[in-house]
Amino acid sequence: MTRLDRAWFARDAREVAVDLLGCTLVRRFPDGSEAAVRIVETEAYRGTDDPASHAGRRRTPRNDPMFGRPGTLYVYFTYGMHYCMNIVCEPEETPAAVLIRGAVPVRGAEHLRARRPGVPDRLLLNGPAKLTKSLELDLAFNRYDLLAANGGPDEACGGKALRILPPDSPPPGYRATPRIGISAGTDLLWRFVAEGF
DNA sequence: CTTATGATGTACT
DNA sequence: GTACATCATAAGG
Repeated sequence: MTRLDRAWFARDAREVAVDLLGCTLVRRFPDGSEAAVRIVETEAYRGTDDPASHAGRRRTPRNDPMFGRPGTLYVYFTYGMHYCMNIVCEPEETPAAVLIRGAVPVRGAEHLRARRPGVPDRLLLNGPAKLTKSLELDLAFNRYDLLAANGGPDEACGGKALRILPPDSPPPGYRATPRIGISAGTDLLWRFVAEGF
């Protein structure tokens, strides 16, 4: 089965975005409980030739994580209240990342619900900021390394706070569309939605 | 199901 | 001042 190593994330963000569909994120919360979710929606962002990317112009303190090591996280705060999670791609110093836009619960859904009181299961992870809220991810995870034995900011409770696993079933089919919520680069079909589960 | 709108902080022109 | 890789809520069909 696929090895999700440094080289795997160092590829073109559009390829990684497609290959992330079906992968599982495993979150260990500060209290030791765990939840697993399957990624079903992603978007690719690149530094060059991408007017919608945070790194489309120049390097700044905010977008600097996009220039980091492949397999680390770029988490940003937006609209005054939301966090979004990206996985950095392409070689270090080449800005690119994949926004995780949607997922479905696989295990431990009760721990996700606990963070979103009153929200139906189907709405827990179907948006980039809903996903970070349900998984309790924020700026503490900016630059977090998914591949290192110890990711960085928050490794209490004797387990890795966030891990990623390859698909346990063969990669699903997908559909490509324009990205959501952008005003430039709408001609690029860099949003990928898993189909056929 | 759909569309419209306010909330709220930071980066950037 | 304006835009922003968004969401919850309210109102209409």
